[in-house]
Amino acid sequence: MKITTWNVNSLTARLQHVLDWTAANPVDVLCLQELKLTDDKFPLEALRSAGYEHCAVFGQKTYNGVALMSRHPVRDVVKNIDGFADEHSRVIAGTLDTPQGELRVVNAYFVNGQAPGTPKFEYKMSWLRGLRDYVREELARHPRLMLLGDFNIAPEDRDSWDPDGLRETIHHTTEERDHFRRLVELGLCDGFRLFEQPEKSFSWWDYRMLGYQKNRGLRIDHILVSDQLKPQVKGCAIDRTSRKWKQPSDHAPVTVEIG
DNA sequence: ATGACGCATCGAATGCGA
Repeated sequence: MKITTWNVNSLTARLQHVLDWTAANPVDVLCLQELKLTDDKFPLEALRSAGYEHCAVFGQKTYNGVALMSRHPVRDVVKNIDGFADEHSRVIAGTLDTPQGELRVVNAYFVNGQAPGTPKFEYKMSWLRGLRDYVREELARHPRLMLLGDFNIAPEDRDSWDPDGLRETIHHTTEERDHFRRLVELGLCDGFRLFEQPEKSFSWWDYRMLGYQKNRGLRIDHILVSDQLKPQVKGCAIDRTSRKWKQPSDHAPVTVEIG
């Protein structure tokens, strides 16, 4: 089965792209971030017609918002981080029953953080601490787990188009990378790095200054799989095709295949 | 160059993203 994460930067603006992309790539589960809409505006019928009959949505007005869209039933849905009070809609988790057993999917839109030293960066740090505690508990309950979404962290130098010029700037700071590493140390691994990948593989490119055309991007959208799930991971790839379409999201979808 | 580009908000200029 295939599971995809995609920051769509407004589902309203990107609905046709989502429909076109899933028509060409009929993945089992699509995890979306940055819906930028309230639950009542979620285009349930259009996505049902596309085959995603089971949608769990956690939206809000204007900003943030996450959803699980699935061809198979999703149960035990949890919204946001238990024990971490948050005004933003950033996390949605659910359980899928697969032929191999149950699979817990935690879909997250990590805090951007603006710049080190700002209140938003402090919020990012405390949110990341809350997430770590939450994922630790989720892993204890659900050994077959994947944590995926827009992490807003480029974990290594090779995940940035300009690691030296951007050193210690947002997405590249030691603190953010430490948080990424500590998530991995809970018993997860970066699904993308389980396989050979092209050099300069990125998942986000700035709209400005011909960022995509120059491949000035970052790899900030990730799929972490639990150690128990790892032997079943058959592939993981970034698909840049939709980034070339008219009025694209600035993020590309990332897909993992579980066998 | 506190910029560029794109999206959302009610109606224009601003916040926010990364």
